[in-house]
Amino acid sequence: MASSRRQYPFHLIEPKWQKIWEAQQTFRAFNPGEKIPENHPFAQRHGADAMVPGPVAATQLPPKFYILDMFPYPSGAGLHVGHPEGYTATDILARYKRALGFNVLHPMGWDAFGLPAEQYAVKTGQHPRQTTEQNIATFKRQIQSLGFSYDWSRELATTDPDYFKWTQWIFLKLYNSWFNPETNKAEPIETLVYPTELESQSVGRASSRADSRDGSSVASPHQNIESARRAYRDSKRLAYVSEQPVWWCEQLGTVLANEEVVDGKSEVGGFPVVRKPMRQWMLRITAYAEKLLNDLDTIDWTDSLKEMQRNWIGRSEGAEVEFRIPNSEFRITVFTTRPDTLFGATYLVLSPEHKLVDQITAPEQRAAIAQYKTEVAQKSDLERTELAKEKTGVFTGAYAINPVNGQKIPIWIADYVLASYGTGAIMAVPAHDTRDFEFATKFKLPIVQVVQPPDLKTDWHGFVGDGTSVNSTGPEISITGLPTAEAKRKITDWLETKRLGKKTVNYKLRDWLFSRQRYWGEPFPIVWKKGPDGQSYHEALPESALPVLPPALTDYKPTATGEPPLTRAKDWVNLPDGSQRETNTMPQWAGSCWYYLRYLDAKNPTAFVSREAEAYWMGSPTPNSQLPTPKSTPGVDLYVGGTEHAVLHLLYARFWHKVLFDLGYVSTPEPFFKLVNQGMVLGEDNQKMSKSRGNVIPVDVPVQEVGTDALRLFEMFMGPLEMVKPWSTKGVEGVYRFLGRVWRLFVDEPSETEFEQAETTAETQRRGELLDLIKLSPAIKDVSAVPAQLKTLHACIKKVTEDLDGLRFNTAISALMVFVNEAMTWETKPATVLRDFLILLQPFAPHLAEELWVKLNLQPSTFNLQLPNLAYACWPRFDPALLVESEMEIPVQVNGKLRDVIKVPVNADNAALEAAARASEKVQPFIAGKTIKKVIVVPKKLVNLIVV
RNA sequence: GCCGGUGUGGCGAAAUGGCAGACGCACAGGACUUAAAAUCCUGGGACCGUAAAAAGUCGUGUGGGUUCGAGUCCCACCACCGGCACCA
Repeated sequence: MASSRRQYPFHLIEPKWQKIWEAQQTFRAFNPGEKIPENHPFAQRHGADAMVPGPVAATQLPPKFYILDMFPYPSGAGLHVGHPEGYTATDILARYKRALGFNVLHPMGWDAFGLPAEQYAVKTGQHPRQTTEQNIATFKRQIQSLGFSYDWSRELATTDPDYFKWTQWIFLKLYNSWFNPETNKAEPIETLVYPTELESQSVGRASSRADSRDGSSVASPHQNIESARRAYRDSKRLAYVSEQPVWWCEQLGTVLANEEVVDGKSEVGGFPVVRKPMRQWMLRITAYAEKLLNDLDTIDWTDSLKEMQRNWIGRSEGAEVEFRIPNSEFRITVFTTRPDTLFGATYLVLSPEHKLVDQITAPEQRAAIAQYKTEVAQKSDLERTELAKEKTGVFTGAYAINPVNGQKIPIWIADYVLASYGTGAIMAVPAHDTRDFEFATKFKLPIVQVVQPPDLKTDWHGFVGDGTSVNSTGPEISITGLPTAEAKRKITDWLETKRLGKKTVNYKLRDWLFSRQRYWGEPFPIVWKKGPDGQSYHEALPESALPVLPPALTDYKPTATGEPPLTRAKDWVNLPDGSQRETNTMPQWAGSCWYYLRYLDAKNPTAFVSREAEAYWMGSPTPNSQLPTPKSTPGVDLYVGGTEHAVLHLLYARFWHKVLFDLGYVSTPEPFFKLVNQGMVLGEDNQKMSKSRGNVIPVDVPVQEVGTDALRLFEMFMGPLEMVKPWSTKGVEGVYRFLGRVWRLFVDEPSETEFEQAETTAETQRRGELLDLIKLSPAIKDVSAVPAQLKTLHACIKKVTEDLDGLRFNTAISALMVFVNEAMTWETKPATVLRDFLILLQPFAPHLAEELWVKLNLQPSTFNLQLPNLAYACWPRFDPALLVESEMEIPVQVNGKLRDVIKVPVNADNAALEAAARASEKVQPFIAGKTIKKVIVVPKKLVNLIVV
């Protein structure tokens, strides 16, 4: 490949245009309030409105279009050809929308905190910042070599103190807020209403402050009530501290969130993890479960993605039911989604960790219970799931009373009941629950049918569907004969009136474990103090203390006891006033939760984003829009990234956005209006690209060999964006050849030969100028196009426009190919037709298109096209009138089988179509001597003759 | 097990219920060339035919169905990919 002759001088064209774009700041997106330079192509395109002498107002700007990529983690390995797939798609769209007249925001940045740089630091002592900066430089060079139209003036890195200052600031907002169930939104913690016993006007703030300096002083009643108030307040914050068992990974030296643990191993590296109780920061995402679920209906995401989020949130409606224990004060509350099966509850099961287990266990069962609990505790979750095939459990010796029929039923413990879901206890209905059925079968517990399947032939044993209640009559309540839905309603109502239970909604979603025992993350803007009662408590730093920078360290390892590495920085941790800094750091997700907002106003020193910028870029379309199709949407108009972020990043970011919305900092309840997942690019061997398989193709390879435009084109030509598809070196060469054809369509071959000869002798420095030697093909003339040429062009405009609107890049490219194949055969090529073609080509192959655009415009002729910058040239509109044919080809079927294709005038009516079809020679043999029973004529489409 | 997606030539793929395979790759033949590469032209689902054609039959994972007509809609199943997984 490398040895063969170049299809066209992309090696000179591509760097040339990248330099021009950079110098001209071609892709700068202008904010309201900015002054737009008069000579900027954006000002030229948008004319008087945007060329006001002073700062431009939002209403003077065209409608916005915000098109966003998921920003990458800059790894040391650099980019392979899979990375730019999504970036290419968004760039094509960005360029297309720019051509349509939108003010396009298309930014890029770096999700730069993260484990690899820290692990490297542990090994080598090199500061993660240094590693990170090197990696960013590599990534940036590679991404820039692809010619994407990013506005680099908005570049950001989550590791930049000017950025994470605001990550910490948002954390403070979470910390200083609570979720008010009355208003159903987050509010400042000051609006929190305390329970009456904690209401106290007499507690002087000043005095309690003063007292708290002296940790040894005896707590006064004032102080007691103040710390009780504090405890209450802290228990309501959206960011709170909790001592709880977390996943500890020895090798990574950190805790992991539930979602970072896969199959009992760390998602990163696949190391073993164990449960360990630790003090952690949590974010109260569960308060937003309902909104996160419901608002999915308001956004344009794929069904599968929404479904994944729904499953993750895991809403289930049911009832809590209280079971009495005879001769005891204790009550056991269970959660069930099938209250209608209460009559079939033949035993209860508590999770081994349930707090009542020890108190209710009968003396003779104590030893067995204790042993089972030990066994369970020793099992890792991996073992627990692996051994899930066989149910285990132990009888406690205690009994409970079924409230509907007064029956005494045994209480067991078993590890198939999870402590962390619902109430940690269930009523077992073995007849109608698979797990209970298995358990009951194994331990020979009674199985009672209470639901009749709709199909009488269905076996009721283990039937879990809806049906009709049977055997469900007690002394006070009967639901026998009721269909499931109604039975649920009736029994829940009855339980509520009897105060034995209530309707309840449960979620699988858990609060977000937000702290990590790592160095390379945002420090918390939190300090710990000791109260007069000797209890330590946390307090937020003031905004003026931001950013809180991580301290310098020489050793990045966590301490042996699992204390975070920041603990080693004693000077940093201990503050002059005796308080101590929080030593946990935030997880990598923190920075990516809001980066799309920072892009709107990336350099703002006084706010995370200005209100004006936020309103313009995230708000609804501006009213003065004069575009033919103003289709901006609230929020990010299009967000493209991989499925791997389907739940975590996308759920966390939505959560933060909703909090910011509730607190009045952003104007939309959802951040990302439309979201598309690009499919993975596999290696040529159809396997996932990985170093170990040796099938990784770095982007630099095709960029060197066929150029960026060909790479971009092939990324899109491989297949639909959302699909998984294999890379193909041969395929890249195919689109490269296509670009060569485009080149030859435009240029004069003798002048190119001259150029090539000059190039071999010219100094490297001067080679770029040699491009000017290449002249436009003499076949391109300033003549009006003939109808057939216009038809070819407009068919192409139509197809490319419609396909871009539908994100069907592959078929848009094939339409461009069809045009070129056709145009190659023209003896005379009208300049105006080729001009429009270049505008269509520009989003896909911008470097080549710009170069040819210049040649077309510099031609000393009467072309007079007067459009200096292709990137801002108006997108052509197709004229349907030009696509109309005078004749059409109509397939003729006999009994549904194709027998002929006839040509008829385009205005032929049904009768004419039928007549022409009957007259067809090829059709004759199939209808001769037969009766035509029926004739189906689809206007302008087809004729089908039915014979017998 | 549950949820979602995908199955079409040798390969990547395309087709508002109406000519299956656009466009491209690979391949074959031809032109240009001393030759090769590059380029340009032509061909192409399978089968059966034929000197070559034509005509014909079959064909979108499998089996049914709806329809004048199904890659497309419905039912059942199979395979692969992704997600979740004792969530009561």
